[in-house]
Amino acid sequence: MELTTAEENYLKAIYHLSEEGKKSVSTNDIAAAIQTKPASVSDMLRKLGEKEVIQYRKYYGLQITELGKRLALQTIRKHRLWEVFLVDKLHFAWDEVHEVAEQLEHIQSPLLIERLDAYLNYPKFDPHGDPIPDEYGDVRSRPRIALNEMNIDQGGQIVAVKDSSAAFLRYLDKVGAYIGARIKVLDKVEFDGSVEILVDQKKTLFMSKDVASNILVLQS
Amino acid sequence: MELTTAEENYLKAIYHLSEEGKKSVSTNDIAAAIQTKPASVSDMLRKLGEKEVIQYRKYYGLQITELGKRLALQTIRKHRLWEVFLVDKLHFAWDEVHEVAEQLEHIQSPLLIERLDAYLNYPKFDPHGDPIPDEYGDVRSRPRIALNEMNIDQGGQIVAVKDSSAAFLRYLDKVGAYIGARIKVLDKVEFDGSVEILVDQKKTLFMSKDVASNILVLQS
DNA sequence: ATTAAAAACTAGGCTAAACTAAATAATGGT
DNA sequence: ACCATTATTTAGTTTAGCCTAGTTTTTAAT
Ligand SMILES: [Mn+2]
Ligand SMILES: [Mn+2]
Ligand SMILES: [Mn+2]
Ligand SMILES: [Mn+2]
Repeated sequence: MELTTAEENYLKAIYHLSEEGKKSVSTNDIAAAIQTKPASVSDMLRKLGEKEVIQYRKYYGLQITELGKRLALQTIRKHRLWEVFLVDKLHFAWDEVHEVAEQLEHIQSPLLIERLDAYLNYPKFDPHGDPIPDEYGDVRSRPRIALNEMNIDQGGQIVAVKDSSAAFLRYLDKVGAYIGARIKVLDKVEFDGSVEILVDQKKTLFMSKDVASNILVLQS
Repeated sequence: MELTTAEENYLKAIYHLSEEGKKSVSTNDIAAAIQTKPASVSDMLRKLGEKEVIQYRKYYGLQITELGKRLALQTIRKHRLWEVFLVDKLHFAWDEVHEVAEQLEHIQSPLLIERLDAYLNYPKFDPHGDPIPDEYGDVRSRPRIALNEMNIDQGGQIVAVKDSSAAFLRYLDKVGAYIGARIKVLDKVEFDGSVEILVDQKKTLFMSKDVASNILVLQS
């Protein structure tokens, strides 16, 4: 089954929204996610329903099918492998890769992805800490907790970010938070939910709840 | 100025046809080159004329403009750099790269190409021996002669192939002709134009005029 | 239970890129 | 100079993907 670039982008968005725990994915959510109008989404949902990558009932929700999940994960796999390539090999900064990967993920060539994967040494995570599905769509996910939900004195390692926007990533670069950093929660402010953490046993950092909620930690 | 993928493909075909010495490029030639119908070509020529990448007069020929040449060379540059990447880094065979490069050449990211070029060590030629234009569209071309036009006892080095089809390239692999090989013309058959050559001072090869005409040699 | 607001969908229109069939222009041979 | 052939363009459709405006359905509040 063949998906167009637009269909792949929609399906990927639907998959991500589905994974976010929500009961069902709304037309408006999708429109917001891919910067399009709800009317266009309705159109596309009908088409995706016909292709059986989602199960769609007008006015009620939609559900991604097993087929849809598999295809979405293939696109996500490609996206993340390309991100690794851009950072590891071409020395892109982690905040520069998203738009390019958004294009590269649609290149059609199974051989290309197979070889790229090997060339990158079968990476398990992308530059933002997100897991790279294998060729069958299996994802090895680690138990992660948002930094703002940790308690004082708890420690761990930063393993991913929830927000991959350039603005957020550059902020993290600036303050010296990076994936792999060992951290410990020194203090939490009840009032606004902001936290103080110790990074690599050297440096202390204050961050707002908003920032902390976008940092994912593997507890130790 | 922004070109769509289709426009880039047309312009590239027009550029290549223009370079082939022909006085002017015909609608039918373009249609044949990109596997489409003449009616579709007429449509596109009007659009390309409006964008001033070609100069177009209905029923008479067309001529690529300086702007058009520059844009075409940019696409060609990307195509050939990606081919080098696929062969040098991902170990594609030289007959496997064309279709994938045909897609990759349309990825929009100046930074990506700049970095890719550096990563590949600023290659001057692609896997088929074709020169890679620099970022300003300048091409350093070598004087090349088709193998079938060489005389007995003349020698040189295979530097490129005219036909990059998988069938032709695999045939060359099979008989042991490759880019960089040192050759000498041992014999030419008047009747059918076929030639006998010595490869790397070791091996003799017979080939038809058709094959020889698609092999380009740097004479020494 | 009604009704106002929000969400979602339909209708109709636009553009890009392709096609087939029909019309028109250029050309080459007598 | 004419005519037949060939090349090219135009006209009219189609499909994908998007949009705005208007309609319908759901939902949430009274
Ligand atoms: Mn994309
Ligand atoms: Mn990522
Ligand atoms: Mn192409
Ligand atoms: Mn090539």
